[in-house]
Order: sequence, then C-alpha cells, then structure tokens
Amino acid sequence: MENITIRAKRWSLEEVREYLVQHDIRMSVYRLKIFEYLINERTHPTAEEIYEVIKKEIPAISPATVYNTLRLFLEKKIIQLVNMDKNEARYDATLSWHGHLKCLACGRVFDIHIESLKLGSLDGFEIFEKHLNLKGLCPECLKIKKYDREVKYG
Amino acid sequence: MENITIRAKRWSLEEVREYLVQHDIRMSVYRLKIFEYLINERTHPTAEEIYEVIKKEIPAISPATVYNTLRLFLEKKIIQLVNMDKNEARYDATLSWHGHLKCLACGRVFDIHIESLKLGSLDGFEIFEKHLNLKGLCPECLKIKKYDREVKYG
DNA sequence: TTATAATATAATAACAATTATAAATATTGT
DNA sequence: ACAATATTTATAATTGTTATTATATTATAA
Repeated sequence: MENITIRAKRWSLEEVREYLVQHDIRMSVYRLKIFEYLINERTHPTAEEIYEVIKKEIPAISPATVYNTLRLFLEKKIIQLVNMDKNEARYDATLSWHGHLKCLACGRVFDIHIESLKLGSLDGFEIFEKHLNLKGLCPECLKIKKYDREVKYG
Repeated sequence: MENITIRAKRWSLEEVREYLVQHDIRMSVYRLKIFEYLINERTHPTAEEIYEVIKKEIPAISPATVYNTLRLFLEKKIIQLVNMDKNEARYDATLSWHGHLKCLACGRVFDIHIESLKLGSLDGFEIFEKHLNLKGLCPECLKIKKYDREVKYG
C-alpha cells in the first residue's frame, strides 16, 4: 500500500467552477484560481504561498483576498485546515481521511495513508474531526543529510 | 478500557524539584510552580491560563516568564505542545503516546487513549513526533445541549 | 561568607499572522 | 446596460508570541 495519497488527475477550470457553484460559492477569478491551485498542486500551502503564486499571474491581488477566500472555503467545508505548527496554517482540498507528515528539514507536508486507527472507548463523546500530524524527515532529506539532527521542539 | 488517561497520583513539590534538576533545569520559584501545575492539574492549559493561575498566588509574575519557562520546558523535552487550534498553544506534561480531544462547546481538552494506529508504508521516512487531534463534544456538553450545533471550521 | 559570574525575571517594544473596516471595484440578475 | 449585491483592496487593528534590556536572583569560588 502506497503511503502517499494517490495523485488524482488534474481538475479543469470548468470542473473547479462547477464544484464551487455546487457548494454554494459565488464565482470570482480569485476563488477559481485559489481552489484550482489547492486541488491540483496538493502541496498544502500556507496563505502566503498561495498569495505569492497568484501574484505572479495577477499582481493586483491582496493578501486579505487570500485569507478571506480560504476562510470561505473552510466555512463551506470544501477545504480543511492543516494545523502542523503554530503560526503556519496550511490548507488542503483533499478531504478524505489521511494524515500529514511535515519534514523538519525541507518543511514540505506529505500526505500519509492511515490503514487503521483504534481508540479507547469514546462513550458519550461525539467526534466531528480527526487530525493525525507527524513530524520527521522525508526520504530526500534523510538521504542528502541536509538536516543537522538538532530537532526542534514544537 | 478507559478512554481518559488514568489520573496519576499528585507530584509533591520535592518530586517536581528533583525531576527538573534531573533534566538539567536550574531551579526557580516560577519554574517549580509552572511544572507542578502542568503535571498535577493536567488540564492542557494555555500560557495565559497558567499566567492567571500563578498570578493569583504571586501577582508579580509576568507573562513573559510563563512563555520563557514553557519554551525552556519544551527544549528540555519535559512537556509537549498541544497544537489543536491556531492561536491557542496548549501544554501537556504527560509525554506518553495519547491523543487529544477538544470539546467545541466548553473548550476543554481531554486525553484520549489510542489502542492502535497502523500507517501505510513509511519507507524512507523517519518519524520523530506523532499527534492525534480530535474535535467534537464532550459527554457533559452533549448532555446539557449547550452547544448549538453550528460547528465552526478550524 | 563574600565577591563574582551566570542565569532568571519584569517591563516593554517588536513582530508576524490574521482579521476588521470602509471605500472602490466586479459580478450577477433583470 | 443598469441596479443590486457581493468581492476586493488598502489599511488599521488585534492577538499571541518573541526579543531586548535593565534589574534581581542564584550559584560558584576564594
């Protein structure tokens, strides 16, 4: 079983547009571009990374637009927040149950397949969200040993 | 199997003092009090909560002291960061592998026993930390229905 | 014990990520 | 195309945290 989430085929702009409309989101250039980036690149970017990427194409964009749009997507539940570190909110348009691993050397966040999870009795609790966050080193960084092993806390 | 971590016996101040010294931490009144609070109350408090509690006893304490002390404890690896929400770092002096559930109504964070977790192949990765974060409702809040079911994102 | 050095704390300023606000602009329905 | 409505920009405000520096406390050595 592959640990990294299978890379799905890219979504066309038309598919993104339909998906947003289906989820009760009114259309705009930025909403289209931001969701398209999230669903096709799957790099779990921060708001700032999204801002920088879109800015290359449309320099007029403001950071507030990115924050507003991401908040809207969260409210409409078409993306999820990946909360690996304080002061670094990341976003993921893949909603199926999977974990995340952040490489402490290169900073990239990888999708991790979860075969099974068994919890103790949760009698009386009701669960809405589950997040599994791992920290470590990715194969690439382990190989080139660019990490000095002074693993930071947090 | 009980889902909530078994409540261990309270640590005496002398035990806390020894534990800190063993972990290469120089002694001070605040360090003693802060660790004692974390290990005996186990409420996964925020820095601000710790500040408020200690302030009742010693009004001279500064928030910076709490932040500095928590950072030191993290560096010395005698506490762990519980990163449930952006803008709300919580701290836990229990280091054994367990999950956390945050009640979206009352805000309390509960320890959750994990019976097993099986991940897909992690060939080539090295894992240093695992965090399982759940969000939902605790039995108390479910029962008294003080929560309006408009579950917020994030 | 006293002098000296090292570390801890308080007060404050600085910071970075995010959110709120209000005016300007874009989009949608007619 | 026009009016109504929503989105975006620019900027100010907010929040949690970190950095700085002067002072206080603690540890070490004579």
